[in-house]
Amino acid sequence: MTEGNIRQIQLNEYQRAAVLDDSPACVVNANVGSGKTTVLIEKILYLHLERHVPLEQMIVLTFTNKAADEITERLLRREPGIRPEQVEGFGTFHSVALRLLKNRLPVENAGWTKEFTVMDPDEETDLALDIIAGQGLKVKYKNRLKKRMEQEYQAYLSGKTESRYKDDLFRLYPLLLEEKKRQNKMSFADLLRVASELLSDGKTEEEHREASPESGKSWRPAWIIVDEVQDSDSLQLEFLAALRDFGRTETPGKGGREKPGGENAPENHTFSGVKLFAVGDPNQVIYSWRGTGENMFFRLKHRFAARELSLPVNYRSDVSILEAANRFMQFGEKIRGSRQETGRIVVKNHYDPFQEAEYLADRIRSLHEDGEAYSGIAVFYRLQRQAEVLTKVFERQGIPFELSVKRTLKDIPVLEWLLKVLRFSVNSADIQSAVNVLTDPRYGGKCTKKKALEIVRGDGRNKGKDSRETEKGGRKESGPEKLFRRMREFPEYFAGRTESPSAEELFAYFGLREALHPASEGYAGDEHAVMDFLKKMCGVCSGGGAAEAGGNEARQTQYAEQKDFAERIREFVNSSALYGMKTDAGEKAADGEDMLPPGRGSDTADRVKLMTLHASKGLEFNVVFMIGVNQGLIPLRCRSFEQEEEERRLFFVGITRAKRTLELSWYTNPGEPGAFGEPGRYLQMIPQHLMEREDIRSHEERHGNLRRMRREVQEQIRKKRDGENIGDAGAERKGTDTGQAADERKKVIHVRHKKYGNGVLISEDEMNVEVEFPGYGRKKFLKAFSEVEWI
DNA sequence: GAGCTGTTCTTTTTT
DNA sequence: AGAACAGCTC
Repeated sequence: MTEGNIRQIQLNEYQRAAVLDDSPACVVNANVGSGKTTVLIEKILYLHLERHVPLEQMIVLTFTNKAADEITERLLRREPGIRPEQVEGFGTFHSVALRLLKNRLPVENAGWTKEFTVMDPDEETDLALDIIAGQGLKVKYKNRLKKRMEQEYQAYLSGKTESRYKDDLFRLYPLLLEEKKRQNKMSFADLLRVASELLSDGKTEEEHREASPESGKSWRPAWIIVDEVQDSDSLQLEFLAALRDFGRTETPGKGGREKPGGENAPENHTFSGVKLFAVGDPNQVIYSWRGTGENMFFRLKHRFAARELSLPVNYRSDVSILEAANRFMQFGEKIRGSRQETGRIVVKNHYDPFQEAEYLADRIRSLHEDGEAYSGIAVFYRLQRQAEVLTKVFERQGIPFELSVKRTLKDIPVLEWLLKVLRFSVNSADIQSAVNVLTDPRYGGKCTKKKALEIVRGDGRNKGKDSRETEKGGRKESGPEKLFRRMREFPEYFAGRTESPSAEELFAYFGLREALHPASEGYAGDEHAVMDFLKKMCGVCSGGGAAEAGGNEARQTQYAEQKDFAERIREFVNSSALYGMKTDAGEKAADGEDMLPPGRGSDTADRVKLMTLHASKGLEFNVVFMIGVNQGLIPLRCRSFEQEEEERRLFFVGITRAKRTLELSWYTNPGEPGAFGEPGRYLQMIPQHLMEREDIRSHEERHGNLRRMRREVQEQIRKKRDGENIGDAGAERKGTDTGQAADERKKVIHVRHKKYGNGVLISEDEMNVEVEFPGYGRKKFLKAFSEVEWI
């Protein structure tokens, strides 16, 4: 039976070993394209169907929402009968931690109440700035505070006493924490940290249940399953450890807990602990600059004394691509291929990004004419800004493309403001949001900070009583005061209502017409965006049949329980902080039409994908163009050995996205600061026999139009430059030229610079070039940055 | 707070 | 290299 099931889905021997493994802890070192997610899904199904481990007793953790969605989707495809409440333990680290804190853990013991909300990182940064100002702390690089707070948090937690900049940052952390407790909200990091702390506070599950009676039935996991472990950080590792060890303080001889589900009791009762199964690829660590220290894959293996298995067989790419990729592997066995086809690896040299974009447009068009779908083609680059030339040229040439940049609620100011209105409405301790709502320069009361604080504090003094009286007689209530009162009374006003009010009712309740300033220029658009948002929100938060609003049914049905409206809004606000409300609608969507979780359709559109190398992780394409493989760009100029290693893994990730065709290119004239006009070192690391090299000369001879194009571009540049320095150039150039020729009669090297025009090379070493320009004199350039071009 | 000198970073991005 | 900031002086 077991064998039969496994064969049915055609696992190879390695995959099967991973699925069947029953060690207390196991890490699977999964090569690129080796069916990592398939193994994960089959493992879950195997445990569920064959070993009778209830899904409710599995915690399945991913790093991103995208991965979480993929797992639930694939699981549902295999087993359509699975109900959302069975997969409550499935999700990102943060969303699972949030669920535990809300439903299972005595969060009161840590200083919050069950009604806490989740902060987004910008909100936390703003709060930190308030505290710095209020307490007179000395903190450096305030404009980079968000980055600093995240990067140095690990160091702070690990007990270091002072920040690397020797400022008050480490004094800020505890003050910030106190303020967050006061305002009853948690940052992303808090979710993991507090959950871990509460899980390992030495109390048993029963004691937790007593402290928090609503926690309901037993939820202690039998299995913890983790995807992409290599991407996790120290906090996540601690969370895993805390989850696994939770409740271990129970006396072993106690005869075990009652097993929910009687005959469905797991077979593994001989082993008292929780089992851990994690998959990942140490060769694909590309986010360590975010503060992940050592390679987490091995740290996890060591920490849990895990058995290591591997998945060496790649099912994605043709042999030549894999042979090249093997040169960039840093850990583990070589990738083994599964196909016979020899794909193409082409290396091209282009004059500059513009010329290349023109070439790519032509090339992509002809690929499409030969039957390749646009969606099977991708262009990868190192820096976001490199996409600009591509989008311009592709637009003009009519190549359908999709730029992978995520839009969030924050891109629409009125919705960002509205979310703060909701935040305070469902969490009356959240003073920060209330003040922000009242002081926004565009919406609401447009109060000064002082005035806003008065309103917010004033309310605290005369709780309830006063405000209601003002409504009837006495002093007339001001706009901001009314808005504030409406927010504060929100939970009370909607108390006991389980059905969602209509968007119109909410709009009227908050007095949004007035708050959005109907006389303002953008009012119509703002109102539209707000109504659209409220409609979608009410749809998600309504009592029954919640799953309409598109995307993420499993996530949304959690609102279907009997909870009152305010509580559902709180959940909505929290999940929007964690899950984001991205639109993946690329170019347009300014009208808010595409707000809220991705609708179907845009994924399936036949368009070429343009993205950074980082964004390409986890994806695959028939044809991959990796552009700008220049020294100093790919790899990017590195300061440390670790950084260099990571650039190499990034290149590895990029080339292994290609199934059949991989084309790498470098520019003679990269036009990016820091990039040299020479091929990136990685091109030399690929075995020569795998590559078809085409340099610019042979290429241009075959395509006269590109040659013409290039000449046109150069012409444009020259004209522009000549227009800038009329007069002096001509007369002086001659004199300097002859003088120079006398000094170095053997060879005069002419160069050209964007700003200074033509000049003569004086000297050159590894790092610098010195050039004499007529009319400007001698200039020195660092090779890494100069835009000097040899002519 | 203008003006100086010295220092640090420049990129990638998820929750 | 050049931007952006920190910290100093007057």
